Amino acid sequence: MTYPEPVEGRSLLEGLNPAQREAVEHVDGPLLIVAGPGSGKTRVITHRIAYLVQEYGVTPYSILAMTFTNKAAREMRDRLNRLVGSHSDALTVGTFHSFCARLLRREGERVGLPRNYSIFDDDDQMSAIRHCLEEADYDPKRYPPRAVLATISKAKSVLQDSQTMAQHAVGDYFEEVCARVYRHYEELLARNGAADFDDLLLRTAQLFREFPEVLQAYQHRYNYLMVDEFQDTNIAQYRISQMLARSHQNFCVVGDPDQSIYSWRSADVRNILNFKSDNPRARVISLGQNYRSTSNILNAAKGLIATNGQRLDNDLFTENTVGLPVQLHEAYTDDEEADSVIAEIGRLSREQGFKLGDCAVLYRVNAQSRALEEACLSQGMKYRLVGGTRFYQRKEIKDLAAYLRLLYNPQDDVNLSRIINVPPRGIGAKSIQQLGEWAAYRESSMYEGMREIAASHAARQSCPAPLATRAVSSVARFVEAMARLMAFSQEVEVVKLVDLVLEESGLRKHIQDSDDRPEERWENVLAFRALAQEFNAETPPDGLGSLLERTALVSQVDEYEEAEDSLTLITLHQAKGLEFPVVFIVGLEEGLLPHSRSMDSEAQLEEERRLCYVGMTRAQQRLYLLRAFRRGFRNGTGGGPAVASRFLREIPEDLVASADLGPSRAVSPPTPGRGSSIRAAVLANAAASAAPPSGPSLRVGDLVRHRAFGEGIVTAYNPSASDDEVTVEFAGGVGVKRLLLSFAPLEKLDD
DNA sequence: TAGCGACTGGTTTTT
DNA sequence: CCAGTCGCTA
Repeated sequence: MTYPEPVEGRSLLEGLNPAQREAVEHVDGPLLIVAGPGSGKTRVITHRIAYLVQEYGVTPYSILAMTFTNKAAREMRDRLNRLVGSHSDALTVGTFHSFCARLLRREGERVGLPRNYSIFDDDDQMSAIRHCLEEADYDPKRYPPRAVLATISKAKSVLQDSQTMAQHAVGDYFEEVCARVYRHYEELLARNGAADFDDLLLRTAQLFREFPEVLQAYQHRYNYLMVDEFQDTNIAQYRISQMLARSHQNFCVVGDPDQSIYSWRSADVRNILNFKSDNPRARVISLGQNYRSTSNILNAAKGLIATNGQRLDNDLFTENTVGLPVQLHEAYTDDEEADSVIAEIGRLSREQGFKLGDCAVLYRVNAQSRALEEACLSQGMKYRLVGGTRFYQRKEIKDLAAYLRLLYNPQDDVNLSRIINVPPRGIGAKSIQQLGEWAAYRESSMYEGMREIAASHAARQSCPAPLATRAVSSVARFVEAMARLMAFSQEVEVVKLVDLVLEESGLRKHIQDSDDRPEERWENVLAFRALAQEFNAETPPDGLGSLLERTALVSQVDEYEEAEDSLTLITLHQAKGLEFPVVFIVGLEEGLLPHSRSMDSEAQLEEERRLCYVGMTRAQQRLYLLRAFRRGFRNGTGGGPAVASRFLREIPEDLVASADLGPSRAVSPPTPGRGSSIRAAVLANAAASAAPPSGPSLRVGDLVRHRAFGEGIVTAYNPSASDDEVTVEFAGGVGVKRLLLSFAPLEKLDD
């Protein structure tokens, strides 16, 4: 086999700094790349892969690259397409979950997973857990399904099965209960021929452990292994990658402990911290130069993260311009905070040449998006909300998908239960319960049981199951329709199947006749149908399988496309890996950032700090930090005065400037106590530490130019002990601003 | 069984 | 404030 002539590998090294180049040129043996924010990480990974292929003749077929999100995978593949050309098709690039899902599709039967296994998403897991709680006779009030599921999931992510979990749980009653529920859950998954998210990893690890020949085959195939965002891997992922790399040791991991923000999802930073000791031959390369942010922004972020105790020191630096100070705005309420942000973005786009697409507002919790959305609406600004209710989580989509999943895997009782009465066909909760119990008793799936009921109904025999006569004929009709569809699912292309399902199930009519925004929901269905189109080419049952895998493993950020020019609203977590010229972080208050649920341990607090750090380092040119004195929690109730986030105090003061963005500066703060003192402190310190400008002494009536606000006229001048304050009326709709003379980039104009 | 209204409880981040 | 659950009635 020959590979394209990259002609000169030089070009792949061109424009790289020494550390980047070293990483690209490292070929054999374990390698840890510690990549700070904006240090050209993706470039290094892609160039390294291209370098392997072009300089060392490594076949792309033997390279496996794992990423954290599908979006990252797609981006990597796009870049590789450009670097390596058409041969990049042979590369394996994907998330851990999708890699494992596909692997299990081929090999899973050895660990008891049928070829057509279902992937259970959150909803499925929750219903399954509820069912298991009932089976095990535990009160869901005492043992909230969410918490139970979370505990089980945690155990799974450290590769524990229910038995191991039970051993570890001794003495902790709640965990003991969870371990018992876990056992039921395992059985349920097996009965349903299903795997949940954690299983994709757990089962793959199990498969590798129990079937060395399978592991060997994959080791043999994948000679070069790369893992991105290594700080976010959990134990299962770590184990899988270590096993894969064991024979050849060509194991390159990339990450940054300071950006580890997923420990709540069982990510374990120790994976990256211990990489060196786990792989003694490992080379460690730090990418220290930041190409993204102004030095003010970078230094502010560095100052914040330096507060963390548990940390490898990294020497992040930049040669970029100094830029403006980080802008701090303190609003009175969350609504005003949102208004200020949106107004400022409008101003930036009108006067500073930024596009809306250059701007992003980052927040800790999704609930904060609401005020921002309202502000956008009232000020007529185009925005894009990342997250919220996911596309695949909408009822109409989930229902349609549930039908398809049942067709693909008739053993799947969970999805059967979901749609058996959607649209209503007279098989209510009671009947479902009875069917479930009867099926369990006969040790068959519900669908199998229903087929028998339908058969005896057709033969005019009495119903073998204890079921209301009224339900029996409904069941028969349902089975009849599903049987037809199942036959089709083996024959027709996916889109055709989707259409048939929509008709035969009555779902189309159900949605279109519904009185809850039928046209919008139908639009969603059509969008799903368009997605299905992508899998039309695959031979019948496979296309369906791929479509379902895609719907199960896709995330919200994946749907995010920088398409039309609009402002991005996004959570801090989701913003990881993105960058924007202008970034606003809102809600810098105790209890929100850091979040109240993460304040009882130092470790959690440090993670919150890293989260803030991640947010700040998304910014290229401008960074705004905002807080409100009062945040309405439940519109009226609660909403006491909010204390400024400790993180604000941890950012070096000389890098921060107070920005007066508010549309309403006439009002005085409702609670002058603690809140405003921080602001006063920031102002005072900023003034004290900034070198007093020899600059212009101004008088009322002088014309001035401000770097950001443009031209204006001085309308008031208040000398004071620490600093002089000027009031300037700016042109172009900017309005009146009060500025500190030592601080504001003001330039006096001669008339 | 379905559909409605009342009530409760609870809220981080997501592959 | 919301969703999701519960209990009642037709």
